[in-house]
Amino acid sequence: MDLLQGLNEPQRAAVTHSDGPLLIFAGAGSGKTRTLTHRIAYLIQNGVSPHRILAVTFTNKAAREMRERLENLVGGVAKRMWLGTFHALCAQMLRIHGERIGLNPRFVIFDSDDQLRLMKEIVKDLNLDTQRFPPARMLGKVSDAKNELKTPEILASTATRPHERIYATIYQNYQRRLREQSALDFDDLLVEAVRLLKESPESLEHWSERFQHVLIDEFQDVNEAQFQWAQMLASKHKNICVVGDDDQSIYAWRGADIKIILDFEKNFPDAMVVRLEQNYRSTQNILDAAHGVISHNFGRASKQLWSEEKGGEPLVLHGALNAQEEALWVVRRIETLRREERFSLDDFAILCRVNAQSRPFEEAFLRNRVPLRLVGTQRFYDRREIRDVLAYLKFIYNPDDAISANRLINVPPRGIGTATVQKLENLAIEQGRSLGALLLDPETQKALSPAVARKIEPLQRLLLQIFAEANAVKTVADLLEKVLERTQLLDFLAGEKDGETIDRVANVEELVRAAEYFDLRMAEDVLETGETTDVWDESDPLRLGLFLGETALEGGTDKDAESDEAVTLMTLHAAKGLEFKVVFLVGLEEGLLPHARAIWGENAGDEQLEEERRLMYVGLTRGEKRILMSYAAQRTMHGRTESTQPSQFLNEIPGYLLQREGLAAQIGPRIVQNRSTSWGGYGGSGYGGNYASNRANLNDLPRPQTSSAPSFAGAKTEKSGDKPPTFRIGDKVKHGSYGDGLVVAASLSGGAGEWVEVAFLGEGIGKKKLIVAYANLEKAA
DNA sequence: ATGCACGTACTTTTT
DNA sequence: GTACGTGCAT
Repeated sequence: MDLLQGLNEPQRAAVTHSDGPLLIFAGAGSGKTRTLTHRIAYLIQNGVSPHRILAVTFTNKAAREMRERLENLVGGVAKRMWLGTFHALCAQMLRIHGERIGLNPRFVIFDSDDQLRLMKEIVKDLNLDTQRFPPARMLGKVSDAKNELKTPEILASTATRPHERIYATIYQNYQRRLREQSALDFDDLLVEAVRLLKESPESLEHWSERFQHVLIDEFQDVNEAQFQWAQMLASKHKNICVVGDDDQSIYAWRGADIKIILDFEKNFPDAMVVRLEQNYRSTQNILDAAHGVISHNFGRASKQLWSEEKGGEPLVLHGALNAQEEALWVVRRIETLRREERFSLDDFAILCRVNAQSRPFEEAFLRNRVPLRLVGTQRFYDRREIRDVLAYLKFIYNPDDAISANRLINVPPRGIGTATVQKLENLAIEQGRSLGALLLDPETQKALSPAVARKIEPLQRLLLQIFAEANAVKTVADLLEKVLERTQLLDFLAGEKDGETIDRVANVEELVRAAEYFDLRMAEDVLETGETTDVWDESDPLRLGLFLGETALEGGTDKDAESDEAVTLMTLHAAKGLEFKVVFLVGLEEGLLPHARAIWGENAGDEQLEEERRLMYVGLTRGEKRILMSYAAQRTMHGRTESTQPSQFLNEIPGYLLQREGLAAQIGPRIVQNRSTSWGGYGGSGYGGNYASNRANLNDLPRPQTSSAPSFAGAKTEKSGDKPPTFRIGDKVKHGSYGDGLVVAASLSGGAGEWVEVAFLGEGIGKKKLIVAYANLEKAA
């Protein structure tokens, strides 16, 4: 099979590059996955054993898709590759070698719900005010630290402000509690995998020797931990191939660091760089609009998409009165487009910034009887009833898991409330054992008051019975059925009267099916490898653990993803990587896109604004044939109706590409005169919008009382720990080719470090944005 | 211990 | 508007 057939020049170069680091800038719609899969197939065709290839993605979906496409190219041998998400692959490595760094191989993975429960306990135990230290935000702090591979000790030693010390203490306690129950959270999977490679030379030797080729997808989204992990795995053979697009980096809030892709050539000086700029998806008009927007970002790797598909329809911009009218307009437009241009409902996508925008669309589509499919709203495995059942399985797998023990202790309700639980926990601390160990020990009852003992007695019997039966069970599905039977959880759910009963029962049944499917896959693996083991036999803890790992790491099946023809509604984040013939970008307003937090939130700054712009770019580049955009002049949020301004990004689309409708047609060529008046707060004019060094950790200060009027009290103070800016607003500067100028905006926060905007004095030069590190710029006297 | 009612605060995106 | 947390009554 000729793997090079149908590939363009740069794609071929990427596929055939033999040894050494390779960086592929793959613009939207440039055939990225095709290039990556063909490269892997090409490696295999040229004698590299699939067993020695590691391919990493961010999402399970991407991993599945890649595997599928690879199997089409090279057949079943693709199964022998290590291909999966960062988290899944790290978990796998830790199951195999984790003991070398002191991890219990039966560790459970805490997902976000477990994490939050644990964090709530920590904050409470430390007697901290949950208003000033909201558990969810504390989790974010911990996650940030982990993404940068900072231990609690490091955080403590670098803490200067009282708040920071508290964060470090919280992190420390959180981490201790995790380890006490042999639990790892999502971030731990990466952190510990890195630690394994650093602290166990044999492990590093083993894995880095094994992986002749390491390939990473969506490289613009990696964080420090992920990067180090990949780098170490590739340290032996130096064959690290990364694919990404800095313009589509939209996960900075999750620790993704765009600098890692931008600095790749610095880290690997001998890297070959390939740019995929030919776009096979969109019309040139769409690409021009997208380029108009994204080119307002800087510190980006320079590139521009082009298409052989010249021209195309203009982009439509509609101004609606409010969100209801906006939704109605979308429905009508879809109906006419379908009639006139014979599109299928599956060809349409509505992309929004936040899930909260979906309601008016659901209503409008329902009323007009147009099927609408919502994607990615709630993860299947996150549903309460599913988590209740899973708590039992997790507890069976690892009785030290106190969060699961706590969860199942009174589900279904058996009269054990906080008071009783408190007594048990005290006893656990007294005896230095876990809550689970107490629950499973018949002796425990003797140590309790008769009243408490009577309460937990039935629970204890139930658990012991389930544990005894679990030993005899052969599959995860059987175990699950046993748990359901003994706990009568289904009866409990069926008896609840909150309107969701039917869904809940159906969901649990769906979980049983997921388990059956898992067992089936396991059985197939056994056929291939010749190994057999019982589900949760001590000799192989991997089976049940593997299933639980999947429930934590995979969202679960999108229930109606592949149902009948329907229009798709999802967030811009969820849309990355997808394409649709017709894309509606809705809610294009200041405050929504760009999101309020990026313009007038506590940490607002250019970094955030640029990420919002990339979101807009991602949205635009999803469209193949048509882009239709809309905004509402009034929008109700938090129960309050406010008038809004159209998004500033609309100004960045060349006017000749736009066809205006509704309010947008009445207003005239320029849409936004003044960026941010209608929200109150500061008037936008004085700051020129670009001054971002007010990031002086405003998040560490008490929150301002009003959410709409941010306090700029700290705006002029520099964050103490940061390196000082070279240039400040008002500085006179001299540039190598542009001559003298005045700094009008400055920030330390661009993708490529410090940048300034300079108004040059010379005729016809005007204002330029410059990256300090690259520009030939110096201070003038 | 449980359930209800009220008040409050909150809202981005998710592996 | 909703979801959650708190406080009260059963």
